[in-house]
Amino acid sequence: MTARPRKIFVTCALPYANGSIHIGHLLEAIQTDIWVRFQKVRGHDCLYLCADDAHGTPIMLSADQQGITPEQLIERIHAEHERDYAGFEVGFDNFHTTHSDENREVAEAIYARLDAAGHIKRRTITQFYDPVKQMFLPDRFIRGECPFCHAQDQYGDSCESCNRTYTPTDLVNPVSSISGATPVEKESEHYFFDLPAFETVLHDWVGAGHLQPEVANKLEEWFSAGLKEWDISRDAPYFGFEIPGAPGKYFYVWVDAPMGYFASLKNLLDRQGRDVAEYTGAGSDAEMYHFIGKDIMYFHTLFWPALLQGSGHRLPSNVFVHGFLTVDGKKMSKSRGTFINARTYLDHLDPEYLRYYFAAKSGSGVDDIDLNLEDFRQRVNADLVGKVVNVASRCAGFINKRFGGTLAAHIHDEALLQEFTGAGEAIAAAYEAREYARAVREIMALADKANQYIDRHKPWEIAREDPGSGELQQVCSLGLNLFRILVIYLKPVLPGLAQRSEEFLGISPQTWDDQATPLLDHRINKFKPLLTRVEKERIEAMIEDSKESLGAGDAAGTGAGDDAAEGAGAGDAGGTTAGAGDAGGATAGAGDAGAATAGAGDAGGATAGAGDAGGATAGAGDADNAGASQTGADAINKHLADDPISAEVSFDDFVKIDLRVATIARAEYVDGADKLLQLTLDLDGETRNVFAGIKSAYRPEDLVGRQTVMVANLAPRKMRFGVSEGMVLAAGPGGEEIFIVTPDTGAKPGMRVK
RNA sequence: GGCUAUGUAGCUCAGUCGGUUAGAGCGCAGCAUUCAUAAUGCUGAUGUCGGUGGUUCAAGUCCACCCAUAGCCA
Repeated sequence: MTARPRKIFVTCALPYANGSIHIGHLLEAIQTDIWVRFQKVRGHDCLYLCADDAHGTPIMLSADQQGITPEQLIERIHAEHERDYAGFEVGFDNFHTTHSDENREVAEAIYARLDAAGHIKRRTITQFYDPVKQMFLPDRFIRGECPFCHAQDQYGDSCESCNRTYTPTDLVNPVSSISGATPVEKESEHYFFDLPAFETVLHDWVGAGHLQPEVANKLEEWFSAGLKEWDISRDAPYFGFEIPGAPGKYFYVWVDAPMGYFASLKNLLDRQGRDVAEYTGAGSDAEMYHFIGKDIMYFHTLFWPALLQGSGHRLPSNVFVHGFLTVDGKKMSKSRGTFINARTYLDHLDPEYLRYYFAAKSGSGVDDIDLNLEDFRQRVNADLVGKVVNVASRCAGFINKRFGGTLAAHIHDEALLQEFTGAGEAIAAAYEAREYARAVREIMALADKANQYIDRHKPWEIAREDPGSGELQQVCSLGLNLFRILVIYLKPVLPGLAQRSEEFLGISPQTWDDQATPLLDHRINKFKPLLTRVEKERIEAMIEDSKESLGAGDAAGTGAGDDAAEGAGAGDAGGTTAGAGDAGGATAGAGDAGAATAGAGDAGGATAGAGDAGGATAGAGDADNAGASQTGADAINKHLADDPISAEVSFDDFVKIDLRVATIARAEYVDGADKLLQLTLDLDGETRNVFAGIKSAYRPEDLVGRQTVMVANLAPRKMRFGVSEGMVLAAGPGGEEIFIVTPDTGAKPGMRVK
């Protein structure tokens, strides 16, 4: 059945290195993993590659906000991503990063060939520029009034309210969402990739007929609309690779993101002393597949193949596009607790439940997939525990107790066994075609047959009448053999269950073809529950936890360092930060439709999540445009949006900050300072001189005698007007909106705040 | 706004080229059973196939429009 081993290279979309992995990402990673594991168990040479998408404006700003370098940020996220994928048994052969030497090499090599072939054009364009932050603004970082419907606070590229698209310069009263400044138009030379030159090649590639029909339809629409040149450069400051020979110009994140597939492969093959060209070269005999979400088709079916063609590489064998994930019929939502991070899930539930459920609902189309939590529980319990594992459970006892754990040497019902082994090819065909739901349906139909068989022969009755009966041994032995076949068929989906079952049966790791060889006169081990039921309470607890991770931010404020565990929370709620939303949407996050309008806006910046469920798709990482409509935005308020919650800190870090109640003993203007007031703070005897930037909101005479809270152990800082020995706590965006913190009545100067 | 998809029992889905009475699993009801992680087996009820109109001897299936949902508009 398994003829000549195929040589296959598979990728899933790269998660953006700006936030945590969530169940949307996992839908894609698991669908891909199932396909890869299927190929491997069938004996093919299949490599599964992924990487973090680590470049772009959102990451740069996010790191900036957290007070760390982009390198530090992406390193931290990389470790978290790797751990979370592994937790779901996603078996990457390599998980690399686009911010790597390999990727720089790949990007520069491809660019050099494109440029030499005349596929790169240079042109000066006008763009919005933030005069305060001194940087060009991606569309998603500009907000203003929609030129069509006049909804307030819309993104620079499209309106959440009326859904129309436009350019940032069309906005009424545009504002930079980074600094709040009014952006100015400024010229800059940009580099463009000549996509239209590849129309014929791309059209042929699409016409070859291997793409999904829905995808081909969408591409036809794009072709008829006409391909346009693609702006592939961004001006400094930008976190990415500088374009060779173009100081201050960087590759747009979407240029080097798909190249990360090659870089990850190269990183792996270099270690094995092999040449990446055997997979990527124009004459490669390997198959190459990309699994992606439907939101990033343009990049993978047009830009990427064109870049490959133009630089003398092979084209993808296919691009498998999937839909998005919804939870209980709606986009993932933080307020509903359905924006579930990978880590939060793992804190409560077995990853194989989710793998099975996703498999049971995945087809080869681009339809969205709904995680219906009640259906999830019932389905997993009924199918896996009630049907599959139950087959082993109801046979094992007899074999172990009555026959010393030894299986019969004879097949009790040859025809039934034949039926099971004979189903293998149809199931394999379903896996191969990514029709996992069909594969699962057929496997479960077999499981029903196994249970019916046991029911028909009633081993418990034979045992009562004739405890040592050969028939009893044969019936239960066949039951276990049927179970073994079911588990082999499920192995791509449930590697963990397969491994535990192999241990129970006392057999080596099984391949697909092993299903044809029954276990006869074979010694098995004691049976232990292989999989436990999904408890309703566990699901509820997970949802609760997901809700909490949104609030994690405030918690931090109140000093609750407790649930440090929810790193995840930090990740998305705050962590994701600014750009994320926009950007990336790319990565997706979930947005809560409801909140969309208002929230969306804000979300923009913030948060995270904006995006949609689909995040699944991940990969993107697009700083400016791509993420566009992804925003959904959750019901996150404006302040969180404008000023996302910082990276999580440990309790130990928190207690390092010594906050004290202080009385403002003196307050006065500072000669020559626009924003500062000089305060003398009394900490019960000890006084501190502090310069506070609150002049725009307070008059000195209104402050004297008031209590506030200060950071008492901040390193003294020398300023133009003297040494400042601490900081006063205050909230607000600035200007007249600054509010100093005041303790409740009764607090005494010098008391520690904790 | 334009485009590409999706909409079938309470839930999740399958329905090929238009062709008897529209299917499965779960859930539900009844019965049986007690080997098994309250698991299993048998029987049964449940649908204006999103809506309206059209083509046809015949429409879940084809066409038009509308509604809802998702994505894309680089």
